[in-house]
Amino acid sequence: MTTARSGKEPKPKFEAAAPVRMKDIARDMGLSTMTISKALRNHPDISDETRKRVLKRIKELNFQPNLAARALITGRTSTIGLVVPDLLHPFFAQVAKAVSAGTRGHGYSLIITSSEDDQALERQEIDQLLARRVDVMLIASAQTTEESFRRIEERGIPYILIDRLITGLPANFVGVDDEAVGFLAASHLIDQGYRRIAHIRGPDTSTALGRVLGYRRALAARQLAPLPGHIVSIGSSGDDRGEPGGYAAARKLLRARQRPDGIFCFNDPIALGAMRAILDAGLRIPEDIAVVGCGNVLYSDFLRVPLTSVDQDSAAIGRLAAELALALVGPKPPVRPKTELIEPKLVVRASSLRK
Amino acid sequence: MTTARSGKEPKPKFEAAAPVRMKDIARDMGLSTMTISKALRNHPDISDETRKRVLKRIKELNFQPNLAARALITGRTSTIGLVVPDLLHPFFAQVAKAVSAGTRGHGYSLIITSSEDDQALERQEIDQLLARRVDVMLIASAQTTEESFRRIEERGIPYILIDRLITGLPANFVGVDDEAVGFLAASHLIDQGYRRIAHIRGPDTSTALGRVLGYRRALAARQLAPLPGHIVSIGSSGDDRGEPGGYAAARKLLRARQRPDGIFCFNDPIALGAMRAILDAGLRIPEDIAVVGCGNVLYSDFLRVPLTSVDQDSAAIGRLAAELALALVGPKPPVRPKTELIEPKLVVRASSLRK
DNA sequence: TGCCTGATAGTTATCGATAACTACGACCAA
DNA sequence: TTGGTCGTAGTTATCGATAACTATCAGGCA
Repeated sequence: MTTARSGKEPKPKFEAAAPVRMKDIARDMGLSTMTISKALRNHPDISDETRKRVLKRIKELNFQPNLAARALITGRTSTIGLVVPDLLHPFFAQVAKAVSAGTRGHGYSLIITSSEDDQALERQEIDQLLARRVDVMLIASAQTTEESFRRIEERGIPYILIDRLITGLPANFVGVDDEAVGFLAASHLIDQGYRRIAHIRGPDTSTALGRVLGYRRALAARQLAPLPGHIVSIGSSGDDRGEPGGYAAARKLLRARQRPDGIFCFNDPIALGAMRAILDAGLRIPEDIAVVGCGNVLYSDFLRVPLTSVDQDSAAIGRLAAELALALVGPKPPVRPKTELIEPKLVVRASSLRK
Repeated sequence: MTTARSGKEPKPKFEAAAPVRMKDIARDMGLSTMTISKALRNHPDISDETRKRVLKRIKELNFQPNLAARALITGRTSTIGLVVPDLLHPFFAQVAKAVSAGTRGHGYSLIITSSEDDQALERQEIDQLLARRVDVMLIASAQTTEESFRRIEERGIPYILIDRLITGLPANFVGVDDEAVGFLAASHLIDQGYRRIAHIRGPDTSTALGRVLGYRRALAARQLAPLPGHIVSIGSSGDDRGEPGGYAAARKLLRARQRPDGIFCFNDPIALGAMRAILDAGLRIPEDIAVVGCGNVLYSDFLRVPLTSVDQDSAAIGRLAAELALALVGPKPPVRPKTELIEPKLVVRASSLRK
């Protein structure tokens, strides 16, 4: 770049160089802005030779188009919004990581926000992303109603539900088969000889409901049924859902008229809390009570008692979600909502192995 | 909104409503666009009554300004870029969560990218963020040179280094006092009566160097010194840095001529690997060998042997970084680079408690 | 020769907001 | 009455790119 830039630069501010614009390159090469633009976007309306020359110069000058300007005229921002309930939760961290990896190199930036498992906050975050006109949204939602999603649809922005379904909403979905999760976990406990199998369930999301269903089905398949008080719920405030919530829930189970000899927990942090409660009560795992978690994202092998857990392959969820997202913003997006169900796998460790 | 929108709508596309624009509101209220704009941004050049009327209507119509248009004219995108080495690593996940929480409600969106601890990839991600004209960047960098940062500075974009310093770069920094980390960990082991204290160090970042320094200083303060082969390094490929790397490094230490009786590990995942190696070798923790980790972000209480760890308060790091970032994009940004050093705290658990 | 076609490059208007300036009336002092 | 100031609202140009159209020229064909 040898020619000076047009216009009057107010002050030659020390070291705060304005980025190169198409106009600059155009003047530099004796072409029109349009030609640069066409070259950059592989528009057919230009000769191969010119395109090569322009691209070479673009690389030399390290030119990057102003995405705000492009967004203004095209209406596409080249951004993807991702809403998760908690970035610290290893499951969602892994999903985020995989989505990030899956969209890398496609020219999109990922705006990641956390809802802290709070419905109102999640609606705000979704509104922010709408205001920002993301091209597609990925949401692991804490919502129980479809209202926010109607707003997204009104704007014509495609979105994908991750991990959690919203009943009555025919949306794109990538997640695990939660009924299979519950079935797998409970069946395993029965197979190991446990009979009084309890469940610490999660809050009112499709995920929790599906797992309860699978758990019940597994018991029923062996002519068993949950004993009274053997399904306990985690508090609905976000803070109770992890380890402390698991501790409290397990204590409740230990006081039940018939003490369970196996507990299937909604997720691993809850299982951790449950294990602590059991050990604190002077009981042994798995001799007195077996524990199965879900997620398999913790360092489960290193726990006091290595934890049997249902693996949801969160990396695959993130990867598939990223692929679907790119398809939705691509040239010929699928018209019908697509559902990708991952089959869960059980990873057996000491916490559920009857000797 | 009762009046029809201007211009010719090509087709009244079913349910894909274009968002409301200032122009629409202006026409609707019989005002000019400028008045709406001024009301929205609390410009003084407008009467209180008009402002209230406009804001009321804005809220009714759920108007959200087009940020791309605003960015184009103002040059500010209302976005913050965050680059971390790994979203799955609990330390960085916690930092990301805290940054997200700390910037929430200030009108900024957070673009989070992961470098996978790869220098080239990190440079790419930084370039992406530059292309996107983020207003400020937060980087936990894997770089060893200042080159990328010069590019950021050339653009006049403020940035903050998180956790890891770059030598010779007088930049804003928020992180922990790493020398104190090493000193704290090693001193604790000495206090507990251990004498042959080894260190599994991290790759060549300021963090790792600082901890080595502190570790050496603690030993020297008690007339001790690292024995030959007692400082081993984790491979530099990202994959080796976690648990598997810790396992391999610890095996090396166990084969040393003089076996260590205490190991200070660069971080918790490494400590986990080291613990596994020790237990696999038929040795006991902490009777034969004590282990101290760093990070304190795992569920350390639940491990086979609860792990003593140096707490870096990653939440505070994220919070302070967010505050500083907001200050840097604020009306009167600090001119001199600011350094915020968090004092580490030791959390003692069974893995280092000599009976 | 004259007209059409295809390939390539350029012109113009536009996206939605804001900076900078202008317009206008009310009010006050000289 | 005149001129200046203040408070409020409007006008115009602009940010950097792209969509849609136009211009130009070479070549083919009748």
